[in-house]
Amino acid sequence: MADRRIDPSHDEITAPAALPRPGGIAARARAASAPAYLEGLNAEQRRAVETIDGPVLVLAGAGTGKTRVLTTRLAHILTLGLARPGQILAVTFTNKAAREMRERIGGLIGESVEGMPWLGTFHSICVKILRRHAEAVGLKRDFTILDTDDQIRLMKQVIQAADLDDKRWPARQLAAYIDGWKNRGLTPDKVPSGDAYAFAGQGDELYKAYQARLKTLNAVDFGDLLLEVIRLFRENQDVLADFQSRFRYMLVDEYQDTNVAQYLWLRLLAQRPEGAGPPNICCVGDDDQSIYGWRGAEVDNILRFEKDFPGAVVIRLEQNYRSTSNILDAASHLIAHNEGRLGKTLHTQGDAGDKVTVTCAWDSEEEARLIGEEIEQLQRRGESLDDMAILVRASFQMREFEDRFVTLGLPYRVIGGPRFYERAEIRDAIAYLRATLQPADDLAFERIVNTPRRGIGDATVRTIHDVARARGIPMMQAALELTESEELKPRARSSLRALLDSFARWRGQLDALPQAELAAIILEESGYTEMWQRDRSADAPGRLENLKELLRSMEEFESMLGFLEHISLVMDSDAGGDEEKVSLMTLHAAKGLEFGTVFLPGWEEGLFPHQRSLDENGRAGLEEERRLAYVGLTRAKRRAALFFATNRRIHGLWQSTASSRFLDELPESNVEVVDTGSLRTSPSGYGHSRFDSREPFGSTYSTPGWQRAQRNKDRAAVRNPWNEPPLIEGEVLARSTGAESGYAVGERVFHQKFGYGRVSAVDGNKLTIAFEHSGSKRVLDSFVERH
DNA sequence: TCGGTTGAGTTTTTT
DNA sequence: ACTCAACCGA
Repeated sequence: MADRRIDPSHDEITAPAALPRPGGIAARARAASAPAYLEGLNAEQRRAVETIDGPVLVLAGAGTGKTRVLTTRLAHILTLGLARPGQILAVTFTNKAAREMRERIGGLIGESVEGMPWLGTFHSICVKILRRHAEAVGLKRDFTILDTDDQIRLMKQVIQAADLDDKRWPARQLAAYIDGWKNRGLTPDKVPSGDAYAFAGQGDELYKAYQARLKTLNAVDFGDLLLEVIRLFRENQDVLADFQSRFRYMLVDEYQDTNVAQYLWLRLLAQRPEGAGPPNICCVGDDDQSIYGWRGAEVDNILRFEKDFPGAVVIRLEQNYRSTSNILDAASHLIAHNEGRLGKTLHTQGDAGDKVTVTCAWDSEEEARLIGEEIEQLQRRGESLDDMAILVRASFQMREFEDRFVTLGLPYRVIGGPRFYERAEIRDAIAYLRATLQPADDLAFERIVNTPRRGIGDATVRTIHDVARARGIPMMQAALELTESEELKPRARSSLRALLDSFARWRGQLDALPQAELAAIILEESGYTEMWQRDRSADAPGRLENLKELLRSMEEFESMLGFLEHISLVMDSDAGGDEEKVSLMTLHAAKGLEFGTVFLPGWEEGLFPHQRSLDENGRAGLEEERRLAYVGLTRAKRRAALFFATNRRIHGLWQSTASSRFLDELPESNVEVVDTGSLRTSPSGYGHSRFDSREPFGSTYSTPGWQRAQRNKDRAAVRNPWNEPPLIEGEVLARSTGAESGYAVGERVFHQKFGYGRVSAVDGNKLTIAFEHSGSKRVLDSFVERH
């Protein structure tokens, strides 16, 4: 990869006014008076900030000050007056990142520049564009955005309408397919035939039907936000041209996480007419931290950047400011096992620090105990709990730690997990608001029509539904007409009548009352609040609390509509107390964070790397797991402690496990295998039993996992073939990918576990098979036979 | 309308 | 093994 060095005259081109030649007194004067925000940047960072013309790819390794560079770059463009805030497109992946960037830019250039309107997530920017041009893609301006839950309910209806058994063909699965297609930018007519065949042989038909339903509901799902804007751009050159010229500078964060649809979206915006010069697009990312392939991210986008944007300048940020060299070297050595990297060599000027530790535990319980003890020890030494984190591969691992911490009385916080707006009570409340504001919102209406119970059962709902479908009117209107006929039972009829009256009344108050006040009235009068007040279950008080929080956060918005808009895209719960706590989260959730001490439990084959990742994606899956390991290690500033257990309960069964191959891939000079004996003598008093009782049979060090770890200390040791870790299925897959299977699409096959089915797609030796009784699955060809 | 039973799924998760 | 959702019977 050839870095194109910066042209020395570059500064002059981009600076607002012509400046004297570099090297002279004036240049020195200019350097001295360089804006304060440039101070303290290293050479590469500064280059990344100042190279503002043309395509730039910034490869920002872990801990190299990426966010700082990004925000400084934006501040720089604004300060030089090269663009007004409204002419800069800055895309992030999460709302959190967008918020952070906004705050930091504000901090750099003062409050003088008002917020940038086009700084946000792909999705929020798309909403903004779509609201302006909704009609052009067949939507009304006030279209609703469905979340995953709505999507699945809608798909269920579509599946049922197609006369399919929604048991055998679960809506969730269809949702996954459609999501995948949308991630790849595929509209129903573009779905490849193999894929289309996948879901009961009518994947594309159902996709089409689903899209049609969305249009009649005046709704879009998350994927559509991107796709509809792409369609808008493609079909309306003038609209596209307008945005192309508007965005003089484009900036994309976490470029390694973009999917095909997002890529297409960017490509459209970055297109420049013949002879107009290259676009000023800057993509920032780290191919080594691409960990979202499973949800459609294409690392390829970043690997291909220079091809997509000829003449691109590639800048590598390799100076790490976060970790000690032991941690950094361990991580670098590990990630070097991946192929197809752009390649970076991180270095640090910091101390060597402690070595990365590897500890073997007998089982997951002991693992949690050891980590708990170590945390307490650090705490006694005066380290803050806020500066410690446990990063797990899968969320089920968290429970063991939570149990342990509760026992110890150790305060902890779980990061991630279900979001605020995903909770049932919040979604119900929002459904009430949506139904009030948008009478045509069938999904919202259906959700709360019988919540709380008001005697409008399934039968009634189905009647309403049928009438609405038959006449092509919204359900609420259908319901209204039904209450005026004799079709419904008196009881259902009267309570439906009452509900509709209420909605009409609330709607009448929309302009008269502040939204939060009206919302409170709606929740009160509908009996929703009362429902939870009467609920005697343990979580009812919490739910009421959440509802209050919802009302509180509503006050900050101009209107109810504005609030609904916000909540469908944003709304994350940042409920953090001020007490010091240990953080507990998945490795995925940890990206972008850093901690003094990081505990990484569960480094075992099958768990990490995860079996399913290997099974489904072979070598690519393994590499993504390895990147995940890399992300985990590089979160640590001073200490990284790895653990593996020789026994773990998986789906209820105790299994003995082999230590992760990733442990073998660490450089021995930076790793220390910990003698658990020293930890055992700590006066904890808890849960020694299992460990101690095993003592007479020999120490922990006789376990296979431990011995394996020991052998790693001496890499010269010859491994007996029978001592190799058990061959993992995915490994075979990884090795043999590329070998064509002898099967063809459409062939009928038999599988031991899933029965009969038809091959719907062939990918090397991986087959996608639509089974007659178990839906569609991906399996290895060796597991099926022709029939 | 509730509650017990049955069955399916059990990696990662944003928007 | 365990959880959670959907379903069926009282």
